[in-house]
Amino acid sequence: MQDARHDRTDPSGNPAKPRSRRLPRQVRERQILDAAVTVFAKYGYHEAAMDEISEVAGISKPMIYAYLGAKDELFVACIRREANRLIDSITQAVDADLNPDEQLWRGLHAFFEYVNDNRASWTVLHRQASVQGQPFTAELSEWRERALNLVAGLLARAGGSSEQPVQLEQMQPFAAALVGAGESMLDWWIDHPEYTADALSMRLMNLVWMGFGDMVQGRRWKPS
Amino acid sequence: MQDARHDRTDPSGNPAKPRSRRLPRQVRERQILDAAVTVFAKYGYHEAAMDEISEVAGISKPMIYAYLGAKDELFVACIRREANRLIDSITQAVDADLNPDEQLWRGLHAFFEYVNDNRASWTVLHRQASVQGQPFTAELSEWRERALNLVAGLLARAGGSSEQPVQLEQMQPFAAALVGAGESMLDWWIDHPEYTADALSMRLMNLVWMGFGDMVQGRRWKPS
DNA sequence: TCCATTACCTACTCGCGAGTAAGACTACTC
DNA sequence: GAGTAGTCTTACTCGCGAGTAGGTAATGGA
Repeated sequence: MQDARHDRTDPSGNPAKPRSRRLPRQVRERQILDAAVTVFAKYGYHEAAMDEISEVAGISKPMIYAYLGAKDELFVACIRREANRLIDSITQAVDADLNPDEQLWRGLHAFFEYVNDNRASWTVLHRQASVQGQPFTAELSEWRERALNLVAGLLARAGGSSEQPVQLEQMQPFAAALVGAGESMLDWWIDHPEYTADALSMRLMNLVWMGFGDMVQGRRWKPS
Repeated sequence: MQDARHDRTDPSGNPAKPRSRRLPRQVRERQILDAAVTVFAKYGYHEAAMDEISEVAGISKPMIYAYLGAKDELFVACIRREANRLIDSITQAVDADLNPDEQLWRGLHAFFEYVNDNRASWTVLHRQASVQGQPFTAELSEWRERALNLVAGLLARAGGSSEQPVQLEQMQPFAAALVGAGESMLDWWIDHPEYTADALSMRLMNLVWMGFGDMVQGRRWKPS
């Protein structure tokens, strides 16, 4: 065998279609980011191999470096894009004219639906143990803070009245708890897919709005 | 300089105390596990270097392999030990003769206190993004399930009456949410250490027991 | 038809870190 | 004091994967 590198020819020996169709940079960057999100979600930052990302993206490794920089920069780009997508989804679902509890409910529901439809996206945002001292630590905690403030804002509006507004600051521990509760329920969901996004977000809404004490006595929260 | 290996002599040239005091296996294993928990907590599984663990443990690398096996086995040993410690702490804090809400409160409180006193232990258990396909995935999900069932049991006792017991199964999504809420609050705590374990666990108890709807109307849960 | 630009590739280097080979030292037993 | 079991070390190997050198080939404008 004179040349073992048959990657680009099919078994019949015909020249196969070259995978590179010479696409413009913008398109390639999207493909690379898509692939990176998939692979980072599958393995986590460190197990993810640049070679695999390039393979999934259908492009060679140096292109990634040329377009999006080193591994950590690529990861930051993923976080940035996916965080924006998720936060946009939730923001759009929350109509400021609605009742506060209804707003909270819509937000929760949008969150569960987004994650259901974008597992990889969510996994990248969530499953990255925020180990200290990584180059992307700043980006991760920034996105977390944005999410926290979004929820804290929802809660503040839900908890305060016009004459007695609630400090955003005070809502933060509750917002943290709520976000974490959502995250955990989502993890649990993966092993129990028989539940729907609707059912689970309703359960969470009941837990945080009515409280367990009310729930055991049969009182339930219902959307208006 | 005839021999550059001065590790074991102090600058004065006197023979320093050898760091190896020829300790029995059991003691060494504890030291190694302690060091491993510290280092794994600091960097996460993959960034943690066996060399650093051996250094922190004050023993050479081959000893780790001899006593506790390869890196993943060592990690599993850490998870196992720390999970048992945490679960024991909570279990002991919960007195089955108390009111159900009081039991829940004690459990939460014990959880927050344990984590406050054992940050590294908690970090190892929690911050390990449970990436699929790792050799220790099984161990991580087992510990998670144990924690979940512990909490679900608490909730089931809190929510059911003797004549109408609640299915443990049904409590699981709530238990997941509660555990996650606690975890998240703890993460948030790290950046806001001005709160006490008491104050935060009380807030969480209020959130899950009274619900946000009650809380905004000034109703509070209090320990009996 | 030449040139510049942009897209794209193969085939490397090189360091880091998991895991090991091979043996040294100590302590105890008989 | 010789054998044996257990403790402990130095100094390696070796593969994997991030990142790069040094190109080729298509496109589009003059």
